Amino acid sequence: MFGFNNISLDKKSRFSFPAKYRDAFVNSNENQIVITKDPQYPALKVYLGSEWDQISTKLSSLQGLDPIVRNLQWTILGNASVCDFEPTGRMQVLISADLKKYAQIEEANRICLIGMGNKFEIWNQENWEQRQTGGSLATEILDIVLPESIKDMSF
Amino acid sequence: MFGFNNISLDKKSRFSFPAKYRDAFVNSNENQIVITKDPQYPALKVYLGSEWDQISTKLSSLQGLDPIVRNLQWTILGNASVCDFEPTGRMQVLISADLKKYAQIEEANRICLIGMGNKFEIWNQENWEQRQTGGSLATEILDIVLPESIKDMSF
DNA sequence: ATAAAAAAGTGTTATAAAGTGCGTTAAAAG
DNA sequence: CTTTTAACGCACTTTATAACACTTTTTTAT
Repeated sequence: MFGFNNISLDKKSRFSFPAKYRDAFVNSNENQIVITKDPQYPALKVYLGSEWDQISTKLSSLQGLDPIVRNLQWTILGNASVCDFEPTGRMQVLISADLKKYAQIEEANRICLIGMGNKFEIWNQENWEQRQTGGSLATEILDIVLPESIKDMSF
Repeated sequence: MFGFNNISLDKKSRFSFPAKYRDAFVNSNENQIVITKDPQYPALKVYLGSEWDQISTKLSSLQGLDPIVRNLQWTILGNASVCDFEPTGRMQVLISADLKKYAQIEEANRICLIGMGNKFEIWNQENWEQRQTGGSLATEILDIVLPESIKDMSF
């Protein structure tokens, strides 16, 4: 599940996944999607249910006394929105007001949905373009130093 | 699969692979082709499905908190367009509007398709000629310093 | 606390645009 | 001259999106 998509949100902040991903969803038998905050950028991450189960299990089992771990737990686990998802239907997903705000897509009705293989990212269009053309964003955090316990995690 | 080809796009931005490559495609039993951005030049890369599976699996497993890795993931994975491909048929492939824009072939209906063995490149004709005669292009990026984790990767 | 009103969320339909398939013509190769 | 290939045009199918109606939840006022 790869590639760039420029997608519109309806008045109620729903979007539907492009039909080209249907087969992949149906084949992997996914019936949940999880949207949460990206820990570095003003963007959202979209995980398949099965992927989310792994990531969330791993993350929540870590020692939360480490401030970096605690921050990641807050950001990723504490903002996750689980959506029921019908791969055979319209594949529609609602983005909550909080998440919209975080990704700076409050007023816009267009988003960029970027397929990264086993997950997607959602970006405000201007931010995405700026980021892709070499600019950096006010809210990005690049110096996250991971503790040994999760250096091999990819999320 | 080598060599230079000057090819036309139809009104819907499709091109077909030259017939001389048919046997190679049929023999390797490929039924998917992936087009994505070249991370250095305003050009596109075309991978066979099997080749893409390897590259994408490796790339998406890397730790995305590293900004250089993340950028490569965005560029290569985030812009990949997977096309079903019939080696016994017309071998037609669609180029999305975004990719056309990136390779600066928005208006042109002619492209250069260059066979590089296990992959192809797609160039705007003027850019290709300029690049081949020693000129450099405004948008090229030559100073990518790869992290250890992917120094051995070729894409 | 209850009813009314507003907001939020869900589902359906219609339509324009994008994508696909295939036959025909023109050009190139053998 | 015959065969193969590339380019073009057209019809059909699929997809995205906006508009609308309906249900559920939350808020507000009495």
